[in-house]
Amino acid sequence: MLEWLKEPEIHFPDQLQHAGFEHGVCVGQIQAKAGLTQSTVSEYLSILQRAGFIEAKRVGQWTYYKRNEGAFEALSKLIQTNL
Amino acid sequence: MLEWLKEPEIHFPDQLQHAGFEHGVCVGQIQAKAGLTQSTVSEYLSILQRAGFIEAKRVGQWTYYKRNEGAFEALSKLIQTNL
DNA sequence: TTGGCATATCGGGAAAAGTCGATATCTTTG
DNA sequence: CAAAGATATCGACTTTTCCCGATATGCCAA
Repeated sequence: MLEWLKEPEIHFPDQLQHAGFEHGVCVGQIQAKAGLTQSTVSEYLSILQRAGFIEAKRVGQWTYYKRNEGAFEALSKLIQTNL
Repeated sequence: MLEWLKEPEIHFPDQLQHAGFEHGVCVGQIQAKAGLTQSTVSEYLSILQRAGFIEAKRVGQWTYYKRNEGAFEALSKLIQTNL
């Protein structure tokens, strides 16, 4: 999922017709591609959010998730220096 | 354990009297400090080895483990570029 | 305000990981 | 080669993680 969110226009072409990618990709799109249930995907995304790897933006009835690139940079640096 | 192995002379002063740290730290030293059973520590170390994070060197009846810094560098870069 | 759609939360069952004791293997020493 | 010490492997049990269906919540449109 994290890799998918790196290039939304490539992995979620369906969403382009409805909304842009400014706020990220909505849960339904990710769920469809993941082939897991709605509840599983929702929970997974919320875990990634709490961990800081993605950010959520509620717009109407949809929740859009997008990557927080800073977190990946920080993790990379953490491994370099602390591990 | 990975952090301990970064500075063996600090975290495993006992071993200095018997052997150096050229080949790393032996299982018994790590086990004593970890407070887990011998079998658990041995299995854990072998997993880390298979994953490439540490290297094993058998010397007599002892097996010494030391960090493979390249693996950490590679992981850090992998997160930077692929994730 | 009610019905429908998108998402979130909850509780439970299945799968995986962690940990242990017992035992096997390997190595050195007598 | 037998005994003893260090490490590795095995089987079982416990804990954690994964994933689901059911249900709750939030939002929009009629």
